[in-house]
Amino acid sequence: MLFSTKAEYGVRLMIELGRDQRGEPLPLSSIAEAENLPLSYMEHLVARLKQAGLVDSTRGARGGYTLGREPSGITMLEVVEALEGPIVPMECFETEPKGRVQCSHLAPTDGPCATKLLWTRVQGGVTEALRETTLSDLVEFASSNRPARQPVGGAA
Amino acid sequence: MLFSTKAEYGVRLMIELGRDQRGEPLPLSSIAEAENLPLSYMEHLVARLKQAGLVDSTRGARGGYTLGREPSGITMLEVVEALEGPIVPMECFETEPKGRVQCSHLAPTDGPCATKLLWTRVQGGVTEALRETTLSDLVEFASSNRPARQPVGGAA
DNA sequence: TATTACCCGACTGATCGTCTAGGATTTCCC
DNA sequence: GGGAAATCCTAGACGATCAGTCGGGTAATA
Repeated sequence: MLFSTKAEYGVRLMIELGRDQRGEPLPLSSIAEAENLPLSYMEHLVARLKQAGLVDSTRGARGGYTLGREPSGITMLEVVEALEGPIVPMECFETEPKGRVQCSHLAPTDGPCATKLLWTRVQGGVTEALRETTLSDLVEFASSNRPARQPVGGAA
Repeated sequence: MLFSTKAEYGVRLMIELGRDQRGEPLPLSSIAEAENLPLSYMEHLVARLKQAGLVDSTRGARGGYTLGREPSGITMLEVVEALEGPIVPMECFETEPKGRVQCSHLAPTDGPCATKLLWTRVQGGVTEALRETTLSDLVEFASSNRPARQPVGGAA
């Protein structure tokens, strides 16, 4: 399993927010109910999304969450990294500024590490796929089949 | 962490086998020593590689392991899948024969699942990177810096 | 027959993922 | 002002997996 349910639930949460066209904060309980996910677990996830600036919150009655930005400006790379932490394929893999291929269990004099070449390619494949997919892509895909929350007096 | 050390150690093991040009079985103990990895743990990993047909074993004195095929014909996708199991990005992600985008927690009538669209792209990115990299690529990379085991009376 | 090396299963400590419990705080509405 | 609705925050329970160990096999060679 590359990712845990943190990513799955969190992305679902973001999609649900993106589908909401009402312009008012959407309470987490209504998202949890719609997606049939445990509310108290979602609270942890949405906290990470908020810390990353991907959602805004308004407290109190009639409060809830809204997207922090336009869906088209939110990449899945940001979302998944906010939920799961930085995407590194392997324990010993440290992202170095200069993109050097160097492994943490070898001494610097030992030269480049062959496996790190592989993990670098894997990381590239994942991050590219995540970066190319925006929230609006997924919202569009989801809404093409199931009705979204309508602005006010939405049609049944 | 996308992968565990099973993949890291196992790939290192395969590279070590690929670098061996002597034509004789290479005992696991000598790989473990060269890579500074726990021998008894490696035994579990090499068992998986053998089961996948990626290595052959010869028992007894002067025994050891050899590659099951030419390094250029071994992709890292095979190696990593043999070690880690099938590459699925998410719990609910089931590879379906027709590549349908269907999620396991939705009823079939619920229509396509938006997150599965994302995970499909991620899976594609990973498997592509792994499939494009062959063992010979890594062996070549490793040997370009550090000397490999030579056929017989190899130069110092 | 002694040594080498592969083979196999059980076991353990540590970490992580998933989820719950309980309470504190903020805000709206009457 | 008071109650209800909601976010926020901390502390865990619980199981699964990971990383590694250990002890005892089996096969082949010298």
